[in-house]
Amino acid sequence: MSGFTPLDPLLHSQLRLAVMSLLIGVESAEFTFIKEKTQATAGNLSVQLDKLSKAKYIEVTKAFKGKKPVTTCKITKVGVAAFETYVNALKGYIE
Amino acid sequence: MSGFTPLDPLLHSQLRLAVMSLLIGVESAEFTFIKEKTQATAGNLSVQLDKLSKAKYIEVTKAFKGKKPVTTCKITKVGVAAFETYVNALKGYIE
DNA sequence: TGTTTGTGGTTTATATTATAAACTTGTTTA
DNA sequence: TAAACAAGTTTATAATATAAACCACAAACA
Repeated sequence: MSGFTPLDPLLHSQLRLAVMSLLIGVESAEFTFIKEKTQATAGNLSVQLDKLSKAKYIEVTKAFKGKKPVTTCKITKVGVAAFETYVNALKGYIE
Repeated sequence: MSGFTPLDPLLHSQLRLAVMSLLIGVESAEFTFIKEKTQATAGNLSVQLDKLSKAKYIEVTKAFKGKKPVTTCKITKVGVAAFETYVNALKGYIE
């Protein structure tokens, strides 16, 4: 039906999509875990997490585990909704 | 299973994906038809068709219909295969 | 007690991309 | 014949993705 619904550019990015895909399945995840799973470089991941965070798609909290800094990410309700919308739009492209 | 399979950057683009999605369902399609269906500007479409063409994902032929130039596009076997691979990879992100 | 190695990131620079604006070529219409 | 139109292409710009370079701190040497 409806032609081609625009795809949320924030989600239509390989790394950000992988991050969201990962986060949607867990309570929360640490930076290093996400980095490993997505095979991203730290710099790239840092930038993309920032974008998702600024869009309120995820919540990022910084803390210390012993003496080591730990960055933890959690998908928000807004993020879940955006992801679902994106997936539905995408289905219009790939049947 | 398998982490996140890389997504063919040539297909991971809203407009090129829409074009491929369109072409996969028809024998062939004219430039103006694709333009209308995708709501793209002519310039953007021209550029993206060129990229798909250079990758041999589509075949572009120029002819005349009466006195008007007509550009016709047709997906190739390579294109169909790439599209299918892309869709499968994508499923790893959205399922 | 330096100094070097490792961890956990961030900032910055660069190369690529997507996109629209401006242009071209030819045709039809007023 | 000039103006508007059709069908694209070329070029300029803004946005993006990405990696390289960097920073702060801790632990392990020497």
